[in-house]
Amino acid sequence: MQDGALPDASTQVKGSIVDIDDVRPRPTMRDVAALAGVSLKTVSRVVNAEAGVSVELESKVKAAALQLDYQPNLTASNLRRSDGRSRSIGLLLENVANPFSGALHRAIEEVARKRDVLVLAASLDEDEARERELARALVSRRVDGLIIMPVADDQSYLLTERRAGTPMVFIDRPPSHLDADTVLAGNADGAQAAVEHLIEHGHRRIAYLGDDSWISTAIERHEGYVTALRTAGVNYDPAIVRHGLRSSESACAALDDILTQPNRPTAVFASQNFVTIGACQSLHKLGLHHRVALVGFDEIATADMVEPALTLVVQDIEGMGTKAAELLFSRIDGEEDVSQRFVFATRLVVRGSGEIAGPYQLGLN
Amino acid sequence: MQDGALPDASTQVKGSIVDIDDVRPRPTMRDVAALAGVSLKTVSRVVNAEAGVSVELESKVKAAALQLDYQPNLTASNLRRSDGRSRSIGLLLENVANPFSGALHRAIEEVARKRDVLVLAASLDEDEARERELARALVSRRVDGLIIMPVADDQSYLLTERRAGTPMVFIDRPPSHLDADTVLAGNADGAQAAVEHLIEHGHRRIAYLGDDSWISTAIERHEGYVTALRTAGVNYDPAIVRHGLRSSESACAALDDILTQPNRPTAVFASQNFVTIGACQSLHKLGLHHRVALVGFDEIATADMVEPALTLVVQDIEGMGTKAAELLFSRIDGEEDVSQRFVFATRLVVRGSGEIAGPYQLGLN
DNA sequence: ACGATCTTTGACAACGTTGTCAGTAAGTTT
DNA sequence: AAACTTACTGACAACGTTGTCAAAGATCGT
Repeated sequence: MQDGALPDASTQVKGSIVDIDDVRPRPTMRDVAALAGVSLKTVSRVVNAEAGVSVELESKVKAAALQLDYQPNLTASNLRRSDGRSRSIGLLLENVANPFSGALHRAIEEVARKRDVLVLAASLDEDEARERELARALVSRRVDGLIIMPVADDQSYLLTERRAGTPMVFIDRPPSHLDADTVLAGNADGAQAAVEHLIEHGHRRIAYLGDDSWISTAIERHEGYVTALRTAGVNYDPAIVRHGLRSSESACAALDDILTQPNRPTAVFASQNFVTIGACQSLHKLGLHHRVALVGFDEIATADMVEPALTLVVQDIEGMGTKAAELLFSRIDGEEDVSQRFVFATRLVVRGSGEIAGPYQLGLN
Repeated sequence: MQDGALPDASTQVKGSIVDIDDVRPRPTMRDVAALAGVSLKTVSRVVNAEAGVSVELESKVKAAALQLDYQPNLTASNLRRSDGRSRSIGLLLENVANPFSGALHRAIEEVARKRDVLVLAASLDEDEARERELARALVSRRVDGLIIMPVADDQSYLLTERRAGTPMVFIDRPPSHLDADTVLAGNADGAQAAVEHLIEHGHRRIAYLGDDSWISTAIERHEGYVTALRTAGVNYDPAIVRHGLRSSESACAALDDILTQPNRPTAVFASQNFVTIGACQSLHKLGLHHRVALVGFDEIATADMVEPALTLVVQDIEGMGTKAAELLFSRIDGEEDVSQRFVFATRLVVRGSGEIAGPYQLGLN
């Protein structure tokens, strides 16, 4: 919603006056040392809980730090420390507002939290230039590692960084021209299972609604669709295959178009959550939601409440995020084994929309 | 989903060997200066696009930087610079995986992006201790500002930081014992409008399903509910009011309970997205989704596809996030006006579930 | 041709912290 | 009692960068 779309939607209220006059610079270790009457180094030792400080001085320093509300400057610490750890990692996602990205983010945050590491997250919006810019911005901030859901078809721009020893893990999509740990979902298998499920329920004319055709996950899911059709001896008809659907609106329009043509499909496979939503809207609009079967890829929070409830291929997002973070931290801890690739199996969750019978019923279901 | 829940769900594949032997430390300005045959300061000037460098030296430096793939160390820069800007801000949300938080995050990122500022986001999970820990962690990293969706009932722990000049903006919920810019939604008004809408459609026995009763937004929404009832002269019956619902499961169970009691309500107001989902599930389960009206607070992506489509009170999340970020950056830019409070109006989106007629039909609708 | 001004350049200190190392005081061994 | 160890403490340099300032060279006006 645009700011202008809701004129006067926000009411402004002035608050009380800020006491700017009392502005006081942040205390440093030097201030704490002076107040406690000890050296800088002793404060450093206490702050970092190093051994070899008498209880007497330790309590003096702690009292001084408390009195000044001293907060160590991790920026300076990071600069000086030999390990050079910033205790933050970078996370490049498709879009932090997307439920898939959000769930990944959360799983990664959970692992990072246990190690007092913060997460710098940013959205790439399928923009290659943005991927490079943001990777650079993160590297400039000397993050301890990167987890990237890549967009570009070439990650060689990270080579210098890789050589400098920055750990990096790729998630959801593999890197190109760069060797690094990778965590993926079994996209082809999941899509194949979905389409086979539809075929088992008597469908042979199954539409495919897909994301941009250059995205690796979209390619794999399309491959799964093709494999399932071929295995069942079903013809591939480009007339009921659409790529490049990036929003529920475009997916809805695409399916509207497909369903209003002659020889319409009896089932639909939607390769991504927004696309599934759009497809579902189209079916509802055309009143076909109880006649045309639908299986989608990616979980949807309200799948149960839709009429009919949505049969979906779900990914183990939490597992993937957790694994990616664990891989990253093991690298940060110095693990130097060859790079690894993990493929997480998907799961078909049967809820109704995918079990609408098609015209080619087999003996049993 | 737990890792253990899907045994053998991930397939591991070993990748090619990493060329660890070629590990090369990151080049510094010193390296660039040496290669270009100029002083450190000249490189600094070129990197920061400062005036007063001859084109000749400038191109030499640029060539050297390119050759080494030099990336400036923003950590060191930040430490030395007089303005002390880290070009990153901290964002404390309820849960980055929550759609509301995700949308806020995205709106804030969008504003930050234009200024080359990155966002450190973290989840509080309604945990007060976590709010303090994370605020401290962000402050330690010297973020340029904080945007906080607070949990604790006392933000005075930020007072020192506030005095040190760190800009901070509170969002969704106001701060306590601390004066700062705040961006809120009109929770009471929105809830009141929702309940009035139900009353207009002939309902007088309206259940309330709410979040934890100490959360300010939950309090305000409950107030709106109470106000609407009182204005219409309807009795408040604690038997059909539930607080502390934090998941769709608990909301579903709560409504199950309410609906299976004698004298059941003819309409339901759900104060939050998860609660709405749970309420909807309950209605579906009991087969009452066409008999009992439902209005929820917060938008739900698939509201259209639910049977019946969900009538919801929606917030201008993008507007709120954008405003919060703009406020923060104006403070970062030095704006020292008194602190401000913005209240964003909500909007009732009518889709069906809230228009199921109740027994007390008025003359017209 | 002279000083005055401007432009370009770099030496040096500093940001807030930690690593290194030397120094002191006390206790322990021979 | 001398030599040795141990425990504690702090002076100093360093991390990679930028702010300050002075020096050197070029340009200008008279």
